[in-house]
Amino acid sequence: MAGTEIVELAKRRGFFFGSNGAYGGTAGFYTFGPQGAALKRNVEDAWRDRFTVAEGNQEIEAPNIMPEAVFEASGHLDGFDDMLVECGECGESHRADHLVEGATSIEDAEALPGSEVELLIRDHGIACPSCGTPLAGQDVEDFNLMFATDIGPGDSQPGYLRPETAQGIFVEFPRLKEYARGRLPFGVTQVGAAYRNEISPRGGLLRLREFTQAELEQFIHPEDDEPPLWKVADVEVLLYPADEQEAEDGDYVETTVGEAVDEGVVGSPWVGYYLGVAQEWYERVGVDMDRFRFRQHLPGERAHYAADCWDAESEVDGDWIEIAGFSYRADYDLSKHGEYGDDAFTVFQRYDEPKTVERATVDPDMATLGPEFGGRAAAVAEALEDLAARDPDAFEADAVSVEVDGETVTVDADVANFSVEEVTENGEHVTPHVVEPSFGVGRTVQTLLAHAYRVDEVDGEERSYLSLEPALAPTDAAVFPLVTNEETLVETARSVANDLREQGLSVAYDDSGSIGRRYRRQDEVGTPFCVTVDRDGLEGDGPDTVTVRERDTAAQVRVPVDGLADALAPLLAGEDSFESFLDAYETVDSGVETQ
RNA sequence: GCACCGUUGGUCCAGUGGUAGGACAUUAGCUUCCCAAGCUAAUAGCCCGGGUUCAAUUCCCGGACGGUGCACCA
Repeated sequence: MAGTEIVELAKRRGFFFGSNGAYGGTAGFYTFGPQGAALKRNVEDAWRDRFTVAEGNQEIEAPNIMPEAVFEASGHLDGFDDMLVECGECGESHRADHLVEGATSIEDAEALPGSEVELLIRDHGIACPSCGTPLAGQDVEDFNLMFATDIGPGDSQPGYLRPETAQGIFVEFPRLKEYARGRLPFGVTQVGAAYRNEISPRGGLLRLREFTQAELEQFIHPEDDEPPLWKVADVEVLLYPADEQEAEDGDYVETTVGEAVDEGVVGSPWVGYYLGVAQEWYERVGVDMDRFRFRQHLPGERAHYAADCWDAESEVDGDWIEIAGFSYRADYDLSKHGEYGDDAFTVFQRYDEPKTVERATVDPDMATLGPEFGGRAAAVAEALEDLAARDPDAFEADAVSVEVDGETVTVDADVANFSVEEVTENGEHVTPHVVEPSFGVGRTVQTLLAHAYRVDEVDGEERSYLSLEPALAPTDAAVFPLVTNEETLVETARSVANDLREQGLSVAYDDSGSIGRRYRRQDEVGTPFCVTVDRDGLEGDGPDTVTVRERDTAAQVRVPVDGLADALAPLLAGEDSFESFLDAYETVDSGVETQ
């Protein structure tokens, strides 16, 4: 199984491993070793290049801990709760809200308090689905997936570690829109850790309690803004829509982004646009596109905020794993924060031409309403305003009636001070909609390792190597003296390594063991180029040369030391391939066969 | 959270009621002008707690961690 080999390689070579081993380990937490941290950082940088810089977006960095109020508004305090009930007989745990929904006509049992759910379980005689024992009398326990903490000492306020980086962007929207000078559309990105106290972390990097997300929140005008779909219209994608998943003989849909949007397979052009951008990005960073698809969420699968959602999935070790989600979150988040928070989570959109509209208004005489209705006066005034907007004609009568707290209240029309005014509207306050491409960085790293892992034969010996894209590889180049019994070679190799480092390359130096062993070490961590200093390169009339060996083919060319970093730069950036080295330089016949 | 299985050098494994052995890797030296070669030496391990026992890495109980299944899962 490739999976176990990758896990073994990851531990042995320093990509990732379970954290806190000295204390028995902690489930759900992984540490990235030197290779893994470098690879992960390169993934993040590549993501930034594409989703922040190339899209003209802004990146922010918000705190990991946020106060309770944020998550009351976002819905995570309720929506992230699982109601569990444990069977007293067989010990099996079940989702209490799901059981209630199955046995009653209640559709959203999750919104009910636990005590009520306990009563419903008793009254409807709901039994354990596993063993049939009635569950009456069992406690319904809330399990919230958020890590709770206290902010400050003493009478501190409750806080939570963010379950997604997105909220850090949403809560700062009132300020972020200022930085965007109030113009839609604009996008804000964030790369950082998110935390979920998973019931059962599994599968290495796949489900962790602390993980890294790279998220883009694209804020758009709900009607007016169109994505630059033409940029990715021809990008070919493999889609797995919800209806195909539910069909008996469901199949993939091979299409282009443009067609998928035209035909409504992907409902939102914005989601379609980012599927296209993501497809190209994944391909560029080295995901095997034969093991990649976009799968639409089934209706019951969607998060509490998502109107439509597609996942990017990659096949790792025979399983499809979710590596990114593309949600159309509509105005859910901003509306919620607008409702719960103090600031304006809207953008003022100026009309092309100011509009003159007639607006019915009231200016209730509070000196009359106050004595008459006491504490309810304000509510009466508000009801009158609502009525004016809804049904101006009502004010033509001598008296108007409105409902306040379920009671009908009648006031003189005079008191309402009804009038119709002509007002000039220069624009309107719009709550933007949000399109959210959200990437799992660790899962992307895992995918890259799984898809880059190769086994072949070099010179009749089996070798394993990581065929990572040079731009993503943890190390740019390794430098060796061919042999160590000649001081000149060692010294030169050290100085070549230093020179390359000074010019910004990430370089490994190794003079231990045979040359073949050193090549294999680098192959195994995916270093794309090995630079070897040999006697042939230092002797002779011309300038000093070294050999440069390409990882996947083990092919070698002889390259002048002078300007080596510049020569390697386009290859490391992924802008050129080793082919051009083979053309430009003398090849070295090492007599090595790869297959 | 439940069930089953597992946990022995850095990695992968063998083994035992009297504190352990291999392979690979690593380090040092010799050798070596291009692909895990060879020779010599060195470093390094029984997941944690409790129990039974003269003695526990081994048996029992509990826990942690991992794998698989169930459940759950933006």
